[in-house]
Amino acid sequence: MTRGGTTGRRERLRAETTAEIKRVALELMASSGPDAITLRAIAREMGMTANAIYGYFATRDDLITTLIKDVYTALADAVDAAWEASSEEDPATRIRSWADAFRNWSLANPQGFRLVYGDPVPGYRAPEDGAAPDAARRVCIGLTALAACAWPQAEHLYADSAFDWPDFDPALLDKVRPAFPELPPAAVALALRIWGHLHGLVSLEVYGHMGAQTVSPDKLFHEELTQLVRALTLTPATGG
Amino acid sequence: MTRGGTTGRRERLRAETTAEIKRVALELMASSGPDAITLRAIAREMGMTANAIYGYFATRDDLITTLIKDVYTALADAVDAAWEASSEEDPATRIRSWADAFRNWSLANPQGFRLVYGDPVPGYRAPEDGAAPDAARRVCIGLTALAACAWPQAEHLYADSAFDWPDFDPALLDKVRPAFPELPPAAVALALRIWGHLHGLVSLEVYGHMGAQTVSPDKLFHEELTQLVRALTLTPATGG
DNA sequence: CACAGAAACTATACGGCGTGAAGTTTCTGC
DNA sequence: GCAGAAACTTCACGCCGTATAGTTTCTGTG
Repeated sequence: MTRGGTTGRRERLRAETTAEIKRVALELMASSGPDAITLRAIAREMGMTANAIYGYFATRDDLITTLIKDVYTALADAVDAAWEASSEEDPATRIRSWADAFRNWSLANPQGFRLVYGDPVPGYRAPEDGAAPDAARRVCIGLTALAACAWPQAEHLYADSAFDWPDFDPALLDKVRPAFPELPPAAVALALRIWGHLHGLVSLEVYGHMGAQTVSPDKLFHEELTQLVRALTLTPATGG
Repeated sequence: MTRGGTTGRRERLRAETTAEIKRVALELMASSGPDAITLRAIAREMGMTANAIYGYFATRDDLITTLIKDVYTALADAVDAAWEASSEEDPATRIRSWADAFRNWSLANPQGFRLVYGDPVPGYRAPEDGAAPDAARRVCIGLTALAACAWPQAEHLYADSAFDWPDFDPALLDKVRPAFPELPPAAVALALRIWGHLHGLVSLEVYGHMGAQTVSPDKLFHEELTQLVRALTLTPATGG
């Protein structure tokens, strides 16, 4: 008979080792950048041989994919939490919360941001459906929620929008439309544009293409959000 | 006596070899991605030994830096040309031209875009003052020119702007203020925000974080520009 | 012309990388 | 106690950047 306790021991050790590999990998990334994630370095840190890791991850890329999944999920948790915590009745503040959470997480985990959104590790190639489809979907839906909550007040700005459903990738719409059945194509376009703005500014900041340029990127991001809610004709949070 | 013709021969051969190294490197990048830029691969392609390249570039990173300089300069040429070719009297069209040139170049040279703005080659570390300070300066000034040409009409939108010169990196201001002495801090902030928008959207497109999401990124980018000139209260190009 | 010296290039080597194959130790369930 | 599985090590291969030393080829001068 296979007693649960006994079988569980191996499994527990295995889970612990798996967790340690990931932890050490993330530490290496945080301290020395994504380049430092090498099987040999991880093994060295753990007092093991590099090949031992193959018992836990089929290839190095599999390990990276798992890391991306973890990190991306943490990001999704952060923005989702900010969204949930904000008042449903104040779209402007809600958008600010989400965007601030996104930026704050990214600045707190710059290496994670690079891992998720950049070319992270030397020769890494993501799997066909993306490294972390679930987390990507969550962020995508969160983003659409921004557009959705602003839409009632902002719709009039896009009366002449020329977007139609065929303009978008069916895979994207499969994610978005079930969650927001009422939303028109123009709102999806708005969501993508907002995504471009936020990702763009944060990316410049994280990659230092701007960090070396602006002393107070905080102010700039805040200004961006102010202009965004103003452009969407939402009640500005500061205005009262 | 050192006759110019004879001395010139070696120099010419040297220049040709240098050019071939760069050409082969760019071909490798275009065909197999930035990862493929290795001294050994270049040498293989040229029927040489990898070490021979050290006669032309001190290190691999020096070669990469030179490539970035070349590619970045080509980008700067493209956007500058679009700017020069557009009418001085129509800010909206001018901004569109610049932005379109930026996007078109980036889509035509996605690997180049990654080389300039992403983590390009595995372990590459850019020199202290950036890989291509000259080209970066040109793009930066071109960008500020966008804000500058929109400023007369857009200034009223930023009357309550809280930006001041100390908010910006002195190095940035050294580039920008001599070229645009009249420009206030709020306009520089606007330029940086526009940069974030454009870079963000193009970056999402180039990296496929959106390529897999939008079937017609063209339309989306166009929409972005329309909203931008509208937000800046410039005469829309289509409106007449 | 010969010849010294510089320039261009090759050969060899080292350490690092991912990873495959084969061997060894340690644990587990009967 | 023992067969077998799981965990891990050893060795090997080919890739990488690059340092050192040696070899070839070109160049200007006598």
